[in-house]
Amino acid sequence: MTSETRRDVFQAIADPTRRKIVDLIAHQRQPMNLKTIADYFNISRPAISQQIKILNECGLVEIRKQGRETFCSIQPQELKKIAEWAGRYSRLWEQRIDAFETYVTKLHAKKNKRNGKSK
Amino acid sequence: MTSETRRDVFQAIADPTRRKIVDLIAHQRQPMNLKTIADYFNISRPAISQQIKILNECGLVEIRKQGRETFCSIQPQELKKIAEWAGRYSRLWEQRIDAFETYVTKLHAKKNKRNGKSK
DNA sequence: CATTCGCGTAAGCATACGCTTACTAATATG
DNA sequence: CATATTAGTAAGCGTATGCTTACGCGAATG
Repeated sequence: MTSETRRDVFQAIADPTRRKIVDLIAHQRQPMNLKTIADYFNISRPAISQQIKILNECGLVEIRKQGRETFCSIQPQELKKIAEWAGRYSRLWEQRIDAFETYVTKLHAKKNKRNGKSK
Repeated sequence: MTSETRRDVFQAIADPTRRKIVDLIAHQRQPMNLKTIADYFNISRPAISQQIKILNECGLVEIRKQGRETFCSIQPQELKKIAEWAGRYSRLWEQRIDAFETYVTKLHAKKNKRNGKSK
């Protein structure tokens, strides 16, 4: 937790810049080199380089060195994990949108000695 | 960017604790009060309170005050946004998994004067 | 062979983050 | 009415984060 703070995918996409990088790369038909990517942003090239490194370590971006250039492309598998995590709950809850209303009403009705669940 | 750093949904789910809270709440049939939630974790109740506040501000968790208790339940709409963002690209790229291979090969083949795309 | 280009990384810095420990308020409970 | 329970918030602190500038290195270019 001190030196080896391996970021996970969810942390990776938390940063707006990194998400924009993903957006940008994902829309390309061909891999982009780092310079081209950096030109789309107002921040410095090293900053982009660092962000892409993180995205790569998390498995979101694939990197291929070609001569002096670094080509990046999207690796969609990890994005899938995110989609599955978020999609699971949103689907789960679509079926019981009104569960809250029901429960609160019921709770209010008995209101006296419930909560007998201790720990 | 100084005082009003409104977090977005992606930042909200970046923290493992917040994600566990979502996991926990989402699996309940009934809303949980804050104390009950906090008992599932090793960190202090105020810490949980703060995290839930963030989750609420981002629209991931719904809060209802009932007497002295605070009941929490999942609000799946924002999770849907995440699922859509991540799902879009993973689907998009499933169709061209091998686009990279193709491109790199082709690039290597011509290798001389490409990149004439400037900006 | 000198120069340019694309790149990675280190150092430094301001700020954000997540937690803790108080403290206070408001609601149940005896 | 005294006490316990549930909760929100402020203050403080160590660390993580994201950026900058500076530097060095290998690949293209003339």
